[in-house]
Amino acid sequence: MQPSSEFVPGKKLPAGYLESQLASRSVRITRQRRIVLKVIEDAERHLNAEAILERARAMQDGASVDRVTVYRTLGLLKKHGLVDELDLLHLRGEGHYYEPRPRRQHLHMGCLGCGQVTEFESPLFEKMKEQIARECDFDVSFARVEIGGYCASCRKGKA
Amino acid sequence: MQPSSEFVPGKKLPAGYLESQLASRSVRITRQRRIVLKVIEDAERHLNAEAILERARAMQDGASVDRVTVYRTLGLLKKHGLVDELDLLHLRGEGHYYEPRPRRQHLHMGCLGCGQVTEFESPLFEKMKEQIARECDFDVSFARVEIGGYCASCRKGKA
DNA sequence: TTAAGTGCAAATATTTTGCTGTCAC
DNA sequence: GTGACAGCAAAATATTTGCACTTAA
Repeated sequence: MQPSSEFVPGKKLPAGYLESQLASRSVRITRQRRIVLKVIEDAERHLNAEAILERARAMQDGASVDRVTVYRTLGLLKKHGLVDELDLLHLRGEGHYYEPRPRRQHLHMGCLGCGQVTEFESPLFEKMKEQIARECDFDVSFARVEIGGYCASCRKGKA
Repeated sequence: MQPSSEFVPGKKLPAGYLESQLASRSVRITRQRRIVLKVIEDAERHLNAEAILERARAMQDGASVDRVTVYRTLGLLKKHGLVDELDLLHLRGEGHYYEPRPRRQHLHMGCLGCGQVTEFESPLFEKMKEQIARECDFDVSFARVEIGGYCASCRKGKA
């Protein structure tokens, strides 16, 4: 069984989710932030700051968006625990990639051959977190799993 | 049960392990590389490039070590799969932290309160990797787990 | 001997900060 | 109206590259 093709970060999010989350925390919603939030929610793959900036500028609801504003908005979302910052095994460079947090936790598999990142949800992952909480007396807020290896097509290509 | 205090990256490595691994792959061993490898093996906690450089220079077996040489040696080790590059949830900055790879795989827990990083080994983690290999037809080379949350002392401090 | 490695300087990539003018509420 | 925000420029941080000299095998 193949994993579910390419990751679709925002597919289960209600429209305007991030914006309403921020608004409910009395965070001011500016035109620029609205654009950046929408870009992150609508992303069909993990985006880094550069990609978010490009898409925000392409969107152009009338407002321009500066690179610094992207970083500051990402910082805001991180502070409120609304996005996860991922490294995806540095398969695509040294920067960070972002995805909205409130989804069910999942792990990322990065193929060292083709660079494709796919996702997987596992009940064992949940159990593992419970075990850690219990045995280590550690209050788990979030968990990231990044797995490196080779996908089926790359293995076949090599053989 | 508390986790095993601070992580001790090199404690189970035979002395000169990295050097012999590289030598067996016909990689040239220079004075500088020997120093850097020893620093990584002997580390009692995760080190970043800066910390490796400092320790290498403090060691001073007669040879000086340049920052660039540290990065190039780390690149070499990564290429040969002999170290893992970690981000430790960016709890201590944007850079990377390194640990020798050949040890049993484990996960990292970072406390969002005090920043301490501890380790944990879990059979569930091994099972999870097996499940992924089976269900996703993915050949797992390595896996990283980073968990954020609050350790017991920080929770008590807050209460 | 000589291909590979080192150090220095400079470049690149990514992210943060200071400051001034602007806008959401 | 005002405190928070945006944009620009510059700084800070982390890492890589070009090139002449040095060294391990």
